[in-house]
Amino acid sequence: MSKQELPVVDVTAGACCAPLACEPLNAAEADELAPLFKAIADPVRLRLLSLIACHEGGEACVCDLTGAFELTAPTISHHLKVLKQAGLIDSERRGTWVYYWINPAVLQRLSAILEPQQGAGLVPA
Amino acid sequence: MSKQELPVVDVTAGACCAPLACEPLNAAEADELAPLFKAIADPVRLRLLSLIACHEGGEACVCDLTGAFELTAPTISHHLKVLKQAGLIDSERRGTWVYYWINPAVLQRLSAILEPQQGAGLVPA
DNA sequence: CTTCTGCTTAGACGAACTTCTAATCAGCGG
DNA sequence: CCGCTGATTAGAAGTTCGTCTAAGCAGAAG
Repeated sequence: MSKQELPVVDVTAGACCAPLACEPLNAAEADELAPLFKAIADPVRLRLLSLIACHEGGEACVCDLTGAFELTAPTISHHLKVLKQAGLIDSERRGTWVYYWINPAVLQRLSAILEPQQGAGLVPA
Repeated sequence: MSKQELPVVDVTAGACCAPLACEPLNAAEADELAPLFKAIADPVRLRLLSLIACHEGGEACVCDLTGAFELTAPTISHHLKVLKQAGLIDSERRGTWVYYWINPAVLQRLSAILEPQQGAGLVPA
């Protein structure tokens, strides 16, 4: 990836602390979180995420994924790029094939934000 | 709301069961879930959700919300409509003002889907 | 080196989204 | 009834998004 055009999201930023006990989200936090949710807010990307997560070994080759959709390879590649730039997945080339795997920490963070549980999420309790 | 134009999401559908132990999401499930995530995948709507959830009494008047943004009232109204049609919030008019409150069940469902925990989410464990 | 396969990048196009202004509806008070 | 305030609807403008085709890069094999 020689040319970096899409914004790079710092996945680790703010990932440590349980977000917003119940001070409402400020604009900066919302601006940081929204792109993460946007990345999973697509049927194809949701399924890709699921396919990768559920694949044996916890990782999947692109060739394992394209067959599940009636979409062209470039389109799948595009969606994988979106997920990767959001920090939700990571990838590595091994010889001929490129493998993708989930970054559970980011998913966990998003999950915790939506959890209606004391001190841990968007909703009081 | 005399004219119903935007699609109505059946919030209760599939809300009972822990989603997809680890059979990957099928297309129909993904098509149903993606609009919910899309509804929260916006900085303004994330903050609206948070503001409503954290407001005393668990509900907020529109007039409590508009002040937090540098956006016009119709824009806020639009975002509230999106959240409402996704089933994330509900509302009621009481005299002059309209009050909004969170539907925690839907948020909980989304949270559970992202949870990397056995048998409950997108990610194995 | 050449060719083949796997995957990504580049660019284009139509659909969807966010925001605005202007207009409308709903309730309250003179 | 009339005007005022709170909130929504309608329609338009600009931007972003999802998908495609065509082209390019990376590794393996002849």
